[in-house]
Amino acid sequence: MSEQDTSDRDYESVLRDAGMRITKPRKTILEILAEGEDHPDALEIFRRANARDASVSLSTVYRTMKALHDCGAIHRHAFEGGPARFEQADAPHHDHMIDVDTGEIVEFRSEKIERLQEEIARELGYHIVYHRLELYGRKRKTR
Amino acid sequence: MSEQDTSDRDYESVLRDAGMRITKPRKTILEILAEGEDHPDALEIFRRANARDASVSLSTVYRTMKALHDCGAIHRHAFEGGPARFEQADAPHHDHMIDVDTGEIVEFRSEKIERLQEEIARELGYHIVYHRLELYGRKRKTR
DNA sequence: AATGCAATTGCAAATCGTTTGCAATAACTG
DNA sequence: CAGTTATTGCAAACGATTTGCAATTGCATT
Ligand SMILES: [Mn+2]
Ligand SMILES: [Mn+2]
Ligand SMILES: [Zn+2]
Ligand SMILES: [Zn+2]
Repeated sequence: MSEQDTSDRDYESVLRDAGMRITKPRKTILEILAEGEDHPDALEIFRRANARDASVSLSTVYRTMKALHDCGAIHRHAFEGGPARFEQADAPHHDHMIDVDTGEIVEFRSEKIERLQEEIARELGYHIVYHRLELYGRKRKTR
Repeated sequence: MSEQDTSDRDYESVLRDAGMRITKPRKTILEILAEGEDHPDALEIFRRANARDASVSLSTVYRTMKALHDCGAIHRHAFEGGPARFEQADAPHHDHMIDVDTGEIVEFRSEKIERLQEEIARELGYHIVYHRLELYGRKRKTR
């Protein structure tokens, strides 16, 4: 009966529209994705889901993430090193800066860069389907 | 006795400076990297190396790639989907556009984007250690 | 509410790319 | 050339993810 509900509904209709069933494990996973502010990996999603419904398995997490990705409901990021991380696709597009020391992820968006990318692609005779821009950095000491 | 020789020597001194021995398998692999114009993965490097020296193993390819990467002599790219691909680090920096249909890789470089990245990092209070910019696109039909 | 069937599940085993332990071998040093 | 030590090939281990399968569930129908 709150905003949470709205998000869940959204996700559920995405699944339903794709002809998929709304099962208990999926509901739980969707709940977690809807409220998540971070970029959890499959194992972390599994942990959080499992805390609410002990029957959810890691396989189902993977399968659900794949289904949601195919539906375009989530983004899958393969940052350097670690396992794939996920986030909702409903937020406006942004890219990521990863702190190489702490692993912290900062989101940013540059209209200029987005535009330049399109321009470059056009010059090369392509149109962009999707892209990946990741900045791996370290906190600036010298201010 | 040709330009080839020069490239090989370079690689070898990189290894030597890092206190590594110049072995037959390494020589073969370095030869291949020096003349390669593309972005081969470990298995492809193994195939090419193996054609010249049947004793080279895949493990050694992986180990050599790791050593060269640690020395900063090569770049390792983990493009969407496939295995890691390698290329020499001696060429000037560039980013990649990947044709989602054919897998073809086109190199490009945008001074503007490079500059903007630095700018963004600074605004976020970071300095860039390295970055990854990959455009996944499709050949433009409409010219 | 009971029925039937296809979609979904958990589990274990398989997969892929990559790394590693180990005993045998080859590079370098003197 | 001999001694020390890095490097090798092999096979087995690895981490992340996917898959086969038989049991369970969601859901459209009565
Ligand atoms: Mn994000
Ligand atoms: Mn390149
Ligand atoms: Zn972007
Ligand atoms: Zn760049």
